[in-house]
Amino acid sequence: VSDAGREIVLFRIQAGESCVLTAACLLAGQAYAAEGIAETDIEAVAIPQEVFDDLVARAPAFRNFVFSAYSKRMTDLFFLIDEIAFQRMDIRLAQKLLDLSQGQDSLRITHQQLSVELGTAREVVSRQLLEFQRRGWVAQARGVVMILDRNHLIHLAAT
Amino acid sequence: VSDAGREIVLFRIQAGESCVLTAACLLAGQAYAAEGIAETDIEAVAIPQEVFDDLVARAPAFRNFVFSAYSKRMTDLFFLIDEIAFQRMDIRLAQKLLDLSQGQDSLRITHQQLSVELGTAREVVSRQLLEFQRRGWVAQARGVVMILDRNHLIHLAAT
DNA sequence: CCGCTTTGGTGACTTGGTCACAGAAGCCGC
DNA sequence: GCGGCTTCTGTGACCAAGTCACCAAAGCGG
Repeated sequence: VSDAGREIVLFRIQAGESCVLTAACLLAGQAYAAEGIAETDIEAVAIPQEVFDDLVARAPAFRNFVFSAYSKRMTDLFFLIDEIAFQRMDIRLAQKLLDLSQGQDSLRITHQQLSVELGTAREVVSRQLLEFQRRGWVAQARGVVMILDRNHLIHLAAT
Repeated sequence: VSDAGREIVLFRIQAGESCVLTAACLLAGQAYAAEGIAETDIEAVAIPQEVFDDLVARAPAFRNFVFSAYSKRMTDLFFLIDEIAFQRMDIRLAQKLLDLSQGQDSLRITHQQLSVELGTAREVVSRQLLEFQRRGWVAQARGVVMILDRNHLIHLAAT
């Protein structure tokens, strides 16, 4: 969340993954002003620092898991920076729609939520979706985006 | 470096710091398309993976160093994302000038280099610097920016 | 059915990025 | 010292994105 109230999604954590971040920041004593949101019901495991230290020291598999998690997160952030800094909004929106739809033709999401996904303003998303709609690529209802022409979206996303 | 050739500086490594990145990406087998540039003469130490593993397992101090490095890098990237996504260019430029000048009144840097620091276009930097010049905050010569009114820059940067 | 909240649409305007080009300042070999 | 190159900076036109201030429509709760 920015000072002005705008937001951006930094990354998602899936089942079996680790939010190395908390551990990292605790270890280094750094504060970061991001918030975590559980989008589904979750079951999480918190590891005390001593146990973490012990596991890192003694279990190569755990060590590898931790470093892989860090690395994945880091490269994801690089990718995100590239997108924010250099990619056009229409392309990023098309990618995000395809990504979130998971192959489904209908996607329950508001313009506001999409704007947070992309770190842009709601109006920008509204305008881009209208343009997609004019081209017949998507249809909209309140809180729903329907993908009518996946191929054209894929083509744009690949630009 | 983006597909279109635009660039952005992700972070700097100072003496005594670690570029955990290489290690991380090797460990996780992830490729990332970033380049490292030595801005000064440097002496670097490359650690074979076995030695790294061994040190992480046996030396708590080394382990702490590594995790701190990761954490620092990660929070830095968060900060960078916040800046790119949400901050105005004039403010970021003022901050960068103050940051790079290190208290000196004269700074040897081209507009092109500044644009890479900020991940923007050269023209944008040129225009902003002209505006700063019109306000009497800086003076320019070929490849040089002179800071005339540090206080106003600091005031803008703090906005 | 009536208000209230959420969501989406829109126009005017500012800022930032792109493109195309021109002029000025250094550099290099002669 | 003098041309010819390259690098650096300035500029105008235009497009894309973000901001601001609204309004209208859709749902929701009593």
